[in-house]
Amino acid sequence: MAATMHDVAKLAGVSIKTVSNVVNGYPYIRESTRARVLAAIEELDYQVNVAARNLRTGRTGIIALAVPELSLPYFAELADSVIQAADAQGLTVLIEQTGGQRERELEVLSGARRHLTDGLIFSPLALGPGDEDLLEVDFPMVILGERIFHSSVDHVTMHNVEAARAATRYLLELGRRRIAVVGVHPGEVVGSAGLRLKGYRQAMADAGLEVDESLLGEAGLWHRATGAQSMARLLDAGVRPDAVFALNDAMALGVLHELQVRGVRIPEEVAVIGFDAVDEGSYSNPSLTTVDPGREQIARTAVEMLAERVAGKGAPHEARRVYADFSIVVRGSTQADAAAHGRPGLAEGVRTA
Amino acid sequence: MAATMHDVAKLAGVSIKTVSNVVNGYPYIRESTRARVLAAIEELDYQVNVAARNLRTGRTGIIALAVPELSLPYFAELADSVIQAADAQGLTVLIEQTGGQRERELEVLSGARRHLTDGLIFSPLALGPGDEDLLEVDFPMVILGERIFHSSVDHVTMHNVEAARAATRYLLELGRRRIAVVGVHPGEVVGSAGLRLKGYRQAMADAGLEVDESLLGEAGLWHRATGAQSMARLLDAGVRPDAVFALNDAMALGVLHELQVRGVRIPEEVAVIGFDAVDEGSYSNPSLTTVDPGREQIARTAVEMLAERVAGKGAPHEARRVYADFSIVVRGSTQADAAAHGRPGLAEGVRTA
DNA sequence: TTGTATGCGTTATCAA
DNA sequence: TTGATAACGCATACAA
Repeated sequence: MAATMHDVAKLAGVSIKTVSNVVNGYPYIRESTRARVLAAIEELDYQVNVAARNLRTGRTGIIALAVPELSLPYFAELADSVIQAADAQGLTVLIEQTGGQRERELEVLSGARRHLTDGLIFSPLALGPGDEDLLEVDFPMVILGERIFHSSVDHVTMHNVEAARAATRYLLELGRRRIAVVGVHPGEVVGSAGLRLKGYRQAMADAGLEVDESLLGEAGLWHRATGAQSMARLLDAGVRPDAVFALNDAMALGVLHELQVRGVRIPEEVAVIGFDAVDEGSYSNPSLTTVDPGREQIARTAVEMLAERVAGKGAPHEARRVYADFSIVVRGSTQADAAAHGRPGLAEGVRTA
Repeated sequence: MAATMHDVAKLAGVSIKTVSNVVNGYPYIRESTRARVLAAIEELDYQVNVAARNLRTGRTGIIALAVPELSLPYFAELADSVIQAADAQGLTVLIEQTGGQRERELEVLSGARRHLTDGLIFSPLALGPGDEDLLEVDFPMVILGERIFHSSVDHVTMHNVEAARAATRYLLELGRRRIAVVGVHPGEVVGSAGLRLKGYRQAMADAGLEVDESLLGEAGLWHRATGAQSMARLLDAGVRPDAVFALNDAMALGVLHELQVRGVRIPEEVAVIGFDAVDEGSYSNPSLTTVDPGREQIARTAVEMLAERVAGKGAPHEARRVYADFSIVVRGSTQADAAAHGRPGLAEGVRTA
């Protein structure tokens, strides 16, 4: 059916190797030869057979991106950024949804699909401390986040502790004192939940304030629904915060919703801040103050690091750890006037780390 | 480095063919032989080389999904559903972002990446009438939406006209008369914009009402920002609607935002309905009444149809056209009491088509 | 029920 | 600057 290099070679009256050279931009080819080959390619509508090339070179040009789920806006936007960054490097992205399930995360590391790809950008949720050995993989990998560290694997992460501390400090500066936290994972130390809570505690300590543990609301999965539920439980338990730090934007939006259903005025009675800076937050009502963790930068850095690893296959460099910059985006959920001036994006205040 | 079938065969003391048979589940193998082979596979930690298999079989087990962009929640959720449906069929999904650009959409149809995949689920935005010939492709494809029709290609679409008509009728039944539309593409006939506007016009005609053209707000890309802008333009032009039909949820959320920035009460002064039923809409404030176009069903159907085509390669069946069911999800942006009872999802009304 | 031999379409090695 | 030829790892006639 489709034309092969052979066909092109025959038509152009050259050897198959010459066709290959032309296709791959090998420089030492007589202009007339190249022209003849290109004409033949054009005429036969020839396209390289990627499968054959893959077999021969051992590379596929595909990288995998493993995230919990695309229906969470943060990961959808992350995937968007990763795909664009990969495009810039001539790479294609295969997205794996793990659902945050341990089994599926393990499959990503060792499953058959692994062989379809040259490398992996992995955002784990279930794997954690104790699983370091599983990261001893023999293919290029970059890990997103701080759940697991292993000396031989590259990491790209955000300043979770610092950013959460800044977010909390910001609320304190607004005069808020009873700051609830939504999305806590009790006992966790290494994940986003643990680190962000740590930042919160630090900021409270910095201000000389005691942490009221009844203000900490649990939520396993960080969805809109769980944020709303966690907020509801706190309120039902009689807790009366004057601010809420939701550990991600999805939950923050759920919190906004729950508070408003109950007639609580935001930000007058309760100020709300989220984490992630998803686009959705600039259009909520009120618009959502949040921490911008540098998603773009994270995606770009991860892809570039991975591409380097893929290219330099053999060479075992030292593993690197990169932290993206963060900033606080002030909007209506913490300062009424920040949203009053018109369209979002215009009146927003940005406080850089 | 990695073990091959050869290695396994040698270790198990059988031929390479036998190993292949075991791996591919060929039934006529003596139990003892199979056991020996499996043991060898285990010992060598053998995994098939997908590239080689692809080359040999001409199949990759990958299907492509081409959408405008993942950061639009509808497409992120669609991708989520498609990936899950594909998993169920043992297929992997490669996502292409076209950005709605004609050039990139063409690339999806003919680019080199095409050869990485067995088929394509394509949601075009730029391609349209006049491009039918481009759909004369020689690989399995399923098209989402109604922008282009071609007799030889499968389509999975939603009841755009009918659903839009039902949405408008619903607003009319609420007693609204000056219903603005946001997201209009002037002159368009075949795309979602054209079809949904058509449904609107039909409903107005059904009710014996004249359409006030000044109520139609344009918006090229259907983002939150463009929805807000379109609404702002209408209001700035002095238009005073008592309801807004935003042609998708993203714009509806922008509309909600813009109205609230201007102090308009929803739904008392202006009722708002969207289209898509993205998760985000159940947590906005007020929660968003919308049309559920049957995303799950669309994804599942598309994957199944594509899988059939891929399997039945040669056999040229008749092209099919499938319409998903729709329903109207009533929430707070049109009926104040729909959102008042507590958590979203509980008090929602659902009107089925 | 199992083995042998051939080729899928490329790229890489080497020689010319 | 170009050509002949050998892999890459697997699946599949065909034979046994």
